Amino acid sequence: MEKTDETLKPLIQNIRENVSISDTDLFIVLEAFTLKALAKNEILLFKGNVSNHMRFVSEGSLRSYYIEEDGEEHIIQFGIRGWWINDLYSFLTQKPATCFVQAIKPSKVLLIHRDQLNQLFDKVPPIERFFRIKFQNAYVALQERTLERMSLSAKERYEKFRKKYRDIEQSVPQYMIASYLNVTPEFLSSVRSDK
Amino acid sequence: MEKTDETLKPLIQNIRENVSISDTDLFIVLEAFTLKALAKNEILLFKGNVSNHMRFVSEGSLRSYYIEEDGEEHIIQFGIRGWWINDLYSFLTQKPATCFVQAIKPSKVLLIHRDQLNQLFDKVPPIERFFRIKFQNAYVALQERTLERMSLSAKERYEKFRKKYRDIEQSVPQYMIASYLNVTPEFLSSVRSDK
DNA sequence: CGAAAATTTGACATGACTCAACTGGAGTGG
DNA sequence: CCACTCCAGTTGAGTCATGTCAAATTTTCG
Repeated sequence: MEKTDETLKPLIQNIRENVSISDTDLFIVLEAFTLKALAKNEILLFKGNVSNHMRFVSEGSLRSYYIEEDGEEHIIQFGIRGWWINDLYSFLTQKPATCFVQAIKPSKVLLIHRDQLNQLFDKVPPIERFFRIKFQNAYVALQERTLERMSLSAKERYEKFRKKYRDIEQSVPQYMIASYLNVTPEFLSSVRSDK
Repeated sequence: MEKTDETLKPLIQNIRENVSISDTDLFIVLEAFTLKALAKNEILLFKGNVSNHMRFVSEGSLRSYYIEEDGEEHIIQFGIRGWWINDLYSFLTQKPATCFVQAIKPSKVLLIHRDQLNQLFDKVPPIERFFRIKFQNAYVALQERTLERMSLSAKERYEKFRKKYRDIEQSVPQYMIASYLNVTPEFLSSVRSDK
């Protein structure tokens, strides 16, 4: 599928929010991305494969999740318009992914291959900076979530989630939010009812 | 306090385990570190201050911990001989630390300032590589811990901890392990007894 | 409209917490 | 070197948050 101004817009915004970059450099950057359309439930990265791309959600919604031996799924991260989603561990270390990345709805994703990205780092310095910031943010978000899980009750976690991710709440089914918050769908439901 | 061969040894080993580096380069690197001796309970980084150093434990044991509004402490990480310990978030972003770093016993720590480190990155390329690996490992360890907390019971977490960190288990009091595992000291005690 | 999936509801079970009392070592000072 | 204190660790009773399972209800969507 061909990239359009519409699909590139959220990425441009995402970059310009974080670093300043000339129009010519930006153009070079955008050229390196390819657009991929995903059907609902399509899997973009399988556990066991190496993640070779950075992935930006231009439209739709995705999730990354981990499956235990007993078959239970735990959602690690959601990605909606304007978010990056990946198994960052696998991308950074080039080791097999520990989790899946999957479309929850029909979606459009912009991809860039590791090799292309490394070339960009040389050609366009602001981009190296941009991704360094992104990796830092991923680390910080993970730490924040770990601390929240340690200190907050299910109800508090849910309320925090609602405030923080209003737009995600509207884009994914409730049982997935339960999985993200690490509670059962039944319990989340009861938490919601006795406000 | 002056650096000695003895105090530098664990650091040298830690570096050489991860990257190959010439003796001359290694010498330059070691020169950039300073040694600090810590009394029991001495605090190395306060919440609210920016973390300006990377810290390597050459001897003793330390912890980093987070304090909630209600005063409860949560241990984020232990550091014993051969480990790095920091509020990495603060070091990377140069924003105020969200947690404390404190000596649990009398300890010796090797420090390097961010500015020195940046200079090293230019002078000694393997060192840039070394720290990139360290940052990646920190991310991976954090993710692993997050997943464990999602999927394992207190008992399973404890047993995993024992296997993985035999040497830490011997260096820190049990109630701190409870805090790290996110259970009460009483509960950890009962978990231990009914093997 | 009808079937499948998502959500809600309720009864019951359990892992983990709280609080209070007790035990046992490791200093410390007389 | 004893007596005292203090802190870590243990034990037990009672409670609460959250899970499990099964059934009823609502929503989604072909």
